[in-house]
Amino acid sequence: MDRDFFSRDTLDVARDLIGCQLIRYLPAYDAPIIVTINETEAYKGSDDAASHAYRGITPRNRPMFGPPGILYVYFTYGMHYCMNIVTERDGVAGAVLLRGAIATQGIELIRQLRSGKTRPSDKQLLNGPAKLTQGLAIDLNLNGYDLFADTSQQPQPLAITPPATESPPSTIIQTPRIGISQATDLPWRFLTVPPHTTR
DNA sequence: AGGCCGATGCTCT
DNA sequence: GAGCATCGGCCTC
Repeated sequence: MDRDFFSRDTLDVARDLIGCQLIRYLPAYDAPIIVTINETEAYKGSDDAASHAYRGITPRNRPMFGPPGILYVYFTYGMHYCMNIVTERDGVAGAVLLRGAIATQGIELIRQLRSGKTRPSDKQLLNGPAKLTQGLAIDLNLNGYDLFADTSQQPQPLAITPPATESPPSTIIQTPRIGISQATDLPWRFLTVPPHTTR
């Protein structure tokens, strides 16, 4: 995976990110956290009323106008972080919000970082954008981080890889985006179909 | 299973 | 000053 992957239409990137893996290295721990993305949303620019970039560049949304492959992390509701990967090309706004994932490796550490009172199921552990950043210990320190700047320097704080070849390709469905009040008709949310809903 | 609500502080008008 | 790309707890069905 390279910068060209993200230098495409935001909708295509959002769809193709499903199944990709995030690798998170934390200095205090030997083993990395690895999660598999299963839910994303596309956000564009002046043509997307739900996007932070809709009304042009501001101090907060500046990364969305930057080069593809960098992170756009923002703080919201006074307590949560959400992470995006920037798309399109330098100067054109676009980003994919990472909304959910399944723990693939390091689930003990993820549970520690989530540190809730309750013990969510594996499915509920990272099924939300703020849960994902909490489980991966991602905050504003990684805002603007370039996934492809120094790939020779290992380990990187955060890296992304294509879907594991042994994992069967899953069916991807498209729905309206969640938690927004503008452009609610656009089906720009992508997620994997649950195995099967049993009774 | 689903709806409501409070927490909590930044961002932009 | 209003509104948030949210979450978890508590309530009712």
